[in-house]
Amino acid sequence: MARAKEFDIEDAENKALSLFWEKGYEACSVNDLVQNLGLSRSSLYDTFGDKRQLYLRVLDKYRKSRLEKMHEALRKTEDIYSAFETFLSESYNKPGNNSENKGCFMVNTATELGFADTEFSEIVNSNKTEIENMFSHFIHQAKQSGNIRSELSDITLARLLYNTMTGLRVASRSKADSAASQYVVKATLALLKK
Amino acid sequence: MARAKEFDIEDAENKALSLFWEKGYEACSVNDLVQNLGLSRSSLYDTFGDKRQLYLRVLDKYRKSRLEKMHEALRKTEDIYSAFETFLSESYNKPGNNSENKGCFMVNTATELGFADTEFSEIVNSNKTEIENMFSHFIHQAKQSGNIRSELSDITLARLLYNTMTGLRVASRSKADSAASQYVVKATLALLKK
DNA sequence: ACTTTAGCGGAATAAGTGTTCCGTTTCAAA
DNA sequence: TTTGAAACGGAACACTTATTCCGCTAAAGT
Repeated sequence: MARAKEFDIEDAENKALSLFWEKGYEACSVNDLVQNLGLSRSSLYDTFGDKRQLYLRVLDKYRKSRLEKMHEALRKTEDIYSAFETFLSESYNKPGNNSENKGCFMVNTATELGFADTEFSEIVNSNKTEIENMFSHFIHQAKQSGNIRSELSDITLARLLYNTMTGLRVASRSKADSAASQYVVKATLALLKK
Repeated sequence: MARAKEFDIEDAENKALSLFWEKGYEACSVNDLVQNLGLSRSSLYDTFGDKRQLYLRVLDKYRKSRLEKMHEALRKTEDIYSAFETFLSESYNKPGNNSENKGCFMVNTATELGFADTEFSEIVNSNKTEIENMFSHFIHQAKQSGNIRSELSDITLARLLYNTMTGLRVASRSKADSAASQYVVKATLALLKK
């Protein structure tokens, strides 16, 4: 039919995600994108529509990837306690890991765009309930096999965990002391364990 | 000496705070400010320096006001349990309260500006430790008078509460279901109580 | 080989950005 | 009443913004 693209779409998406994640929506200009994705301005608009559509696209990609990873981890492990330990620990800067922690792209989207733009708030909220329900499901299973405290309902524990993760991700975005976050993780896990 | 200002500085600051809070730093233009603060462009620059300085100024105002309110509430009340109940409840959209909840200006600042700009990350983090230490102090007192659980250290409980509040404030920013947040608050308070 | 389709490079556009500058106006001190 | 200092209104500035458009190029189907 026609000429082949000179760039790899998925590669460009990943670079766009990385850039939006670092800078946020408003602070990331189309120029920034063009210079970093390895494609021309016209190709960007031809392929992705406009800046907003590109953002929505990579946000969805991020959402799916995150969700799938967590689901897999929960499905694979025998005790979900250790899976939650991983999730919580990944939510903040690890001590030895001096690399920049960009926080959570979904949290950043929630605070920047979730207030004025209902399309974004709907994405953020449906993601929230989806993850909470997933957590709840696995907590329910784990309660029966025995090592999860059962005074609190499945969904309440799930929401508690999700909310704790959100808090940690805000902290990591602004380079908070990771030792403090570590204590929060420890205490939250203690709360979870029977 | 000279001509008197035709606008009230504090009034202008409050309006600027409100605007930055709603829109964020990047999405709030100087035009937006001029049109809403009730002063001319030149007066804005004469009085506040530039956009960034104005933002820093109202952020500091917000910080101080928040801190003082919480400190006063903790000082006044006999059982700090109810004070924390108030703090947590104020962190999310109340069911009957259909007004727009703008979230937390400090949280929004953390996620938008705390990653790329160290001046902002320092403000956010010093605010964090200041509040955590304040919480810790009053938790220590309350433990002795008796109605706070004491397996977890003062500072850990303080950090847990702060982190929970942060999570709730992200959720409220994007209009999350307030019922879900309510359960998080209940569970957190139950954790706190002896 | 020619036509068709789509990708590309880059100029062009039109509006918006933060900031400065200047002439005028107000008002208190001299 | 004159002088000096600051506030104001609004034009001006230099630059960036997101988006569009067009002429050229590459490659597959006829």
